Amino acid sequence: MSKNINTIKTAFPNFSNDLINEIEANSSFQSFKAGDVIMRTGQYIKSTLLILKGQLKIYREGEDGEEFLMYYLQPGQACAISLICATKNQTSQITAKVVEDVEAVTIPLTLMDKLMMNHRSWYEFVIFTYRTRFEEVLEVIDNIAFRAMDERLEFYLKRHAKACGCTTIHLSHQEIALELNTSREVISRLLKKMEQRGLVTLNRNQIELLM
Amino acid sequence: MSKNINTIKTAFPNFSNDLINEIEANSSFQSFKAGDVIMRTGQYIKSTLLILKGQLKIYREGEDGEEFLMYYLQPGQACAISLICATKNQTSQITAKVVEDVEAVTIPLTLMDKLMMNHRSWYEFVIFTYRTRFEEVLEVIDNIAFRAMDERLEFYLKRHAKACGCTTIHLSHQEIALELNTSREVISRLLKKMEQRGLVTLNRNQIELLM
DNA sequence: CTGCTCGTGTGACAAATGTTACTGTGGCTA
DNA sequence: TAGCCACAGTAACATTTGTCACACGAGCAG
Repeated sequence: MSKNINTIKTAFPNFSNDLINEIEANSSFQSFKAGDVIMRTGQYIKSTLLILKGQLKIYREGEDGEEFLMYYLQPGQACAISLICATKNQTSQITAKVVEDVEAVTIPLTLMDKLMMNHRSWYEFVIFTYRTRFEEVLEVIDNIAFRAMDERLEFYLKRHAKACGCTTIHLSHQEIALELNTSREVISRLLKKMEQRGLVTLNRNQIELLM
Repeated sequence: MSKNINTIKTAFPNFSNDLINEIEANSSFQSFKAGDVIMRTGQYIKSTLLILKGQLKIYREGEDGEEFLMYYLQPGQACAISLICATKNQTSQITAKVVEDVEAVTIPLTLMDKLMMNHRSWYEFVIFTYRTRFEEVLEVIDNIAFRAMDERLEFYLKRHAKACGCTTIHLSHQEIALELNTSREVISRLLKKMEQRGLVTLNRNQIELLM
């Protein structure tokens, strides 16, 4: 096995060897730097990305350039939107931005149907991806539909901590405000209250979660 | 062809005859009355519904029983959630309520994989359903994330009119308030403003769209 | 050190939305 | 007819969130 095949196998342990070989033979490896925008709203989708390393965030853009975080993509995952949109010449409904330097496999959309038909493990992966992302998006809807900003902030912090696997969050209040589509002052205010309730410790560019 | 097969063919013109025969042989027809709740949050999904007639609404429930409308299901459609969740013994994340008396085909989840593998037209239907529902949900997110209640109300009214194919909406302010997760007074207020702007005409239990 | 930028804290106020309370009106039924 | 109920209108007020203005301190560049 080549190094690349091993990398795929590690990130996607459920893929059959056949599947990995076919992917390996028909796709390319790509790297992206933190801050890169891989996919933009309105852009045509020509391929699907399998994430091997790093982290992406997927968000929805408002008309005036507001951002709204939907979910993070990590190694072993793929963008649900691209898995499906890719089948018909569709434009992207979301924006994908690199959070930590990413290494990924690019699968051309022309291969998608073939993989789907010939590889059970690919089919299961697609279905699983769709289901989990749909659930995640439903949870996002819950948050904005039913919860006030203080709860949404708590949820956001926890999710972020989970995504990076640590309890210290290195984000400015401004960045958080952007992702929750509110203003810095509101976040400052709410974080202060959380600090008073003993839920967090605040420092410059750093929030320590105590929950 | 039996009457039922004809009905399926009419509502789902893209289904191949083979596919329809297989569905016909392995599934049952069911009717539901307006007001029935077909699927509840937390319930196990044991089958998928293909809608032949009538109308369903799919919504998300909050912890305190709030409702939040996601989309309508109409003839020729199926619940995206059930198409996917059905593959693994999953519980429903949403609630489905009958708006107009429904006739539907119930497909047991055990059949799903087989249909997916053997029928191209089923595969395409599932992918199409997923994609369009995901897009619809993204639009819903846009609305609650980026727009104020007045715009959301306009969007809601237009969508409702589109769903029933007419410009007169027979809903009380209270019902609208529930689906947008706000209070009746707010809806009354906003509708009054819309009337003053000449966008609607208001009558008891009736809103006439002029846009 | 000085001056600058960035991130943060905070008060004052505006706007949107949620809540409470009360009114009126149409239609139904006893 | 009287009484009841669902629906709608609206005023007054509370709460949440957004906006503006300004101050402070850490850290960096000159």
